Amino acid sequence: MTTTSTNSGRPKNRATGEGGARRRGKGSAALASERREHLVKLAAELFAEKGFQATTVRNIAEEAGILSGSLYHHFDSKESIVDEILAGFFQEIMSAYRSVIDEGNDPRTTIAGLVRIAFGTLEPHRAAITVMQNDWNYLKGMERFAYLTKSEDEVEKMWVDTIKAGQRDGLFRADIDPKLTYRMIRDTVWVAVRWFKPGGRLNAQGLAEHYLKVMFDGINTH
Amino acid sequence: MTTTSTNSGRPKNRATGEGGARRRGKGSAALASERREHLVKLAAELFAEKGFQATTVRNIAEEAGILSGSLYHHFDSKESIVDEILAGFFQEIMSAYRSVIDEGNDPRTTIAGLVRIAFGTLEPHRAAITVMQNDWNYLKGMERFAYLTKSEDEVEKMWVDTIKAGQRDGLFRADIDPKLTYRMIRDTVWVAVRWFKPGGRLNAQGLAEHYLKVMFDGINTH
DNA sequence: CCGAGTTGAGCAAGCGGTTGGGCGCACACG
DNA sequence: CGTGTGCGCCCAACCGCTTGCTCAACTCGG
Repeated sequence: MTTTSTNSGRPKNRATGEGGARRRGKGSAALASERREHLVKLAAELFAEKGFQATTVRNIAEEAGILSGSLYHHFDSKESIVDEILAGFFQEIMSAYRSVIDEGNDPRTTIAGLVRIAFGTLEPHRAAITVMQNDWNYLKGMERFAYLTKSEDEVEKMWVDTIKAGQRDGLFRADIDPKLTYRMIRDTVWVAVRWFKPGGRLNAQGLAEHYLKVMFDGINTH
Repeated sequence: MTTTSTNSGRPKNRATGEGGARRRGKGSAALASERREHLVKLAAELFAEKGFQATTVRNIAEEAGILSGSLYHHFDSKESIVDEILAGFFQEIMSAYRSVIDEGNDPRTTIAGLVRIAFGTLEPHRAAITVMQNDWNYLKGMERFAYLTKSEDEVEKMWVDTIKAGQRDGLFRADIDPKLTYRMIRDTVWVAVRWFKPGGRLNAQGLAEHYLKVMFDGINTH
């Protein structure tokens, strides 16, 4: 007879309940503990491999050679780990996008630049992109990750405006839908993360050039 | 003390276990099958919405207005439900692909036909495609779903062979990578399931035509 | 009265998260 | 120089809860 431990009328105040001042002075992050970053990387690999929800804190801990309880000396929840992963990725890519736009080249050059940047993140941010793809629906439903949708909208605006400008300048066909075209490009780039292997036949930049070729001129002979 | 019945080396084959004679005879087969199919559809919607792993058997049962235990009168596991969903989808699309190829048209027409078929499945098989996309990594790791990878390989061969034939005939550019191009097309089509809304501005066939335009001739003006 | 279909209680396992304590290293202090 | 002590890091056990799945007993139309 094992301890069945059936609910003994204990109040169910769990974590985060009262006193939001749990982990005071997260400012110690300034130290940016190496250990912490290492754990984030391990977690990212697992999230990418099995999905965020399917990865348990015990998985992460085991990968790091510690027990799950120890993880909570570094993070206050599983969510905050994935938050760190995604926030870093978004920050980097949006800043890169902006600098391409700010160069003020013609729309075709700008689009090419954006595509190259996107493919360029495939390798260094493989895990973040995979998480973003697989768990987007789940994550965007939480207030904590509202910034994901906001950033996504901002990015969409950059692309769509550039495509429209290209149409005005007569560089891009007028009979394509800018928003639709943006989505196709975006999805095609990110989805490559599923089969792209860094050591393979083609590197990320090779992928980008191949894609630009097809996207700009099609697969037909002319 | 209830019978603990912990697994005593018993094989876990239930329903579908011995003999595929699941729905043999019994005029009720049609009826039972209807109920079963209904449950599969409900489950498919949930899997698509929240992911396979994140959907619980209690979710499915609740959606059907029954209790989780009752589900096991129809299926022997959660896996067998998703199996039914994916197997049906693959069977249908591969048969459709084959008949297009068997028409023996020129490669350009054949590719266009394949693209139209793929987009055509977007609406009727929305849930299956979403599951395939989001949970592919998880599912392909199980022997039970080995046929997924096998079918995928067969499909890839159809597309790649057609693209190569088009290159030989001078219809498609020689400087594109057939395999890479196939993957681009495939990803672009399937990934549309994320934002495609049946009642929206563009139906699936409209999407297909838009994409064929871009894919064949690019977004540049000529 | 048969049996397909359902119920409701329940199991073992595992989940995310919490906690009190202990180890060992760095550094200040006498 | 020894030593005490604060602290980063971690362990082990545990909590309340959910998971996929099981099963004896019940319902009820044919």
